[in-house]
Amino acid sequence: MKKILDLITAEVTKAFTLCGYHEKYGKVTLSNRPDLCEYQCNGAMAAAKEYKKAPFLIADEIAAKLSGSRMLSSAESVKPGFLNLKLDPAYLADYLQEMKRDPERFGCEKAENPRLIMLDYGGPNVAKPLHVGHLRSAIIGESIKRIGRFMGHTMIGDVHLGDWGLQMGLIITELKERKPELCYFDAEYEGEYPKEAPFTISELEEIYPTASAKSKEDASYKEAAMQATYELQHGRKGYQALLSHILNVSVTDLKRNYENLNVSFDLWKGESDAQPYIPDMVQKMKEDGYAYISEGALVVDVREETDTKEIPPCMILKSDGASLYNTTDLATLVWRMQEYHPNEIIYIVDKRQELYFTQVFRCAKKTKIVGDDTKLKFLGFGTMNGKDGKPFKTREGGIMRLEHLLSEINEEMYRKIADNHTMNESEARETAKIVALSAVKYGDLSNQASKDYIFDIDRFTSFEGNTGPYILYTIVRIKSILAKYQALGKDTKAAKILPARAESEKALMLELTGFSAAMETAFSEAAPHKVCAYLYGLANALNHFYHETKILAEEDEAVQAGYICLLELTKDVLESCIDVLGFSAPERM
RNA sequence: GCAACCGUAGUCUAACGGAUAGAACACAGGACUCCGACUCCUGCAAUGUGGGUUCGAUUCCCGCCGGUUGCACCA
Repeated sequence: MKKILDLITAEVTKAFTLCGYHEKYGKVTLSNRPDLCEYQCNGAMAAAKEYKKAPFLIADEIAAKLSGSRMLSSAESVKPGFLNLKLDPAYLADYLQEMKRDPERFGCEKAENPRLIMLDYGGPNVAKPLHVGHLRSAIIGESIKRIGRFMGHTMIGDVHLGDWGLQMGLIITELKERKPELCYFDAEYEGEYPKEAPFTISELEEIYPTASAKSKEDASYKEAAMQATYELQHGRKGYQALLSHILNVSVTDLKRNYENLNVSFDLWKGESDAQPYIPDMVQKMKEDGYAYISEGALVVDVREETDTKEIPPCMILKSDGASLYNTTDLATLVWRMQEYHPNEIIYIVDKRQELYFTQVFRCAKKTKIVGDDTKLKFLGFGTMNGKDGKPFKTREGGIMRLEHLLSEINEEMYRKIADNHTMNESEARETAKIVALSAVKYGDLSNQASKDYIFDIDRFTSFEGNTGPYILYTIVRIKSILAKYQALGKDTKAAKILPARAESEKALMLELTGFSAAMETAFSEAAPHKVCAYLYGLANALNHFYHETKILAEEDEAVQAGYICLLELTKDVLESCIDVLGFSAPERM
């Protein structure tokens, strides 16, 4: 089903061509003066130049040509040359009825050319608890994944675990200090390794920071960790067995945490999965003449003539021959291309890594790891700051664990819900969890991803203003009315949406027509905040309408059924929007 | 030092080069015999600064001021 703006644009364009002007001037946009009109066309002003004619004369002609339109109830030419348009209420009602016939997509068409898009979440490290720094990539990535799927694309999310490098050596070293008798440390050991991991997740979470601290103070400890890392990476069996234990324990815990966020990944690949691809990749880079030795390290030049700053070469191997982050990311691209050959890969990572990814992308393109038909996109997000405007910390100044943050918000939400309503304990807990998630996610996603933002629990959990809970409240309120209507023994099977009589009703209807456009731009700009903006506008329009209209008390059955149809559509659209944002609404709250 | 990003009401945030810069919170008023008033309405209040391009600039270009971040063997 065509978007309303396209339909109106077609109508206005027709008028332009009939009057002898170029079709490019017929573009219609949403009005930025809602007090004057619903839609506007500024083409007459642009055309004035080409046709050497006063803009208002052109606008007058077009307005006259549009006067008989079934689609528009009014088209008037104003001052310098604006064309102000209003949609015909009957046409609008028909359009909405059409949307309602499609309760999954509301007429939003899927992409003509579906693409295969992979998402890289820049991965959490295994053996380290998730902290607030991981929140944004998870939330934003999940939403972009959902928006993409809604638009008909194939989206594959890869968590891209940090499971390689010195941190693993540190853990092994510390474990060896504590339990030297374990068979994993016996180089001569030939038997099977135990299936059960020799540690629990909470031990693991404690081991890493301990080891990390020790290595900073004790040079020989660090030496041992580096040695262990080297041996692990060069095939020492006992260490590899330990690695898989660490992975298992860690991933289980990570999955549980991500589930609480309603975030999931299709692939649980890690840096270690890329390692087998490194030797051939490096070999090929050398053979093809891209890689050379500079200051002892193997690098690939990635400068371009248009650069305004110095872009350092992309380092492939350190001077000691070891691989590093770049190597792993490039090798990851090798297997992604081999196995999936995606049209696009989007990296959802901290924006501070922009320069780094510029290097990697250029290197991947230059060395033909990634061909011209695959787009590499860097989607950098800003820092989540506390109320003081500085990076979010616990009250003690430490790094806030994600779990703690969530439970703090759950508590806050529970308090609010339990205060106001007579719900039993378990329902209140369950509801609090749902609403709390909306608070966190909406609070994050309503900002442009690339900007830093202030994480303010009080504001995000408020039921007033531009917040998740406000959106949910609106949905719950509609549900309540619909339930009451049904309880009266009525239904809307034979009913349809009627032309609006009141301003607030028409405003709501117009808002509803914007659904497809909102989804499309949110996808093309990878901007979930556009969905939030649409959602908030729609919720506001609904509340305004609701406030002025008595629905259950309406005596005219057909009119009442029409209202109910409109509410049903609004509720479905609202719920589709929060679904792509990655949260849901409770039955009551 | 070089470079990138950012700078919008007291706070937080939006705006393909278009009309009177749009919301939210806070603040000051107002609206419930009514479907959930956790709602709705009214008001106050902003583009860091100086130039340029344009019929028209928050938006594009240049200078300055302020903030954040990044500049090869960490990830």
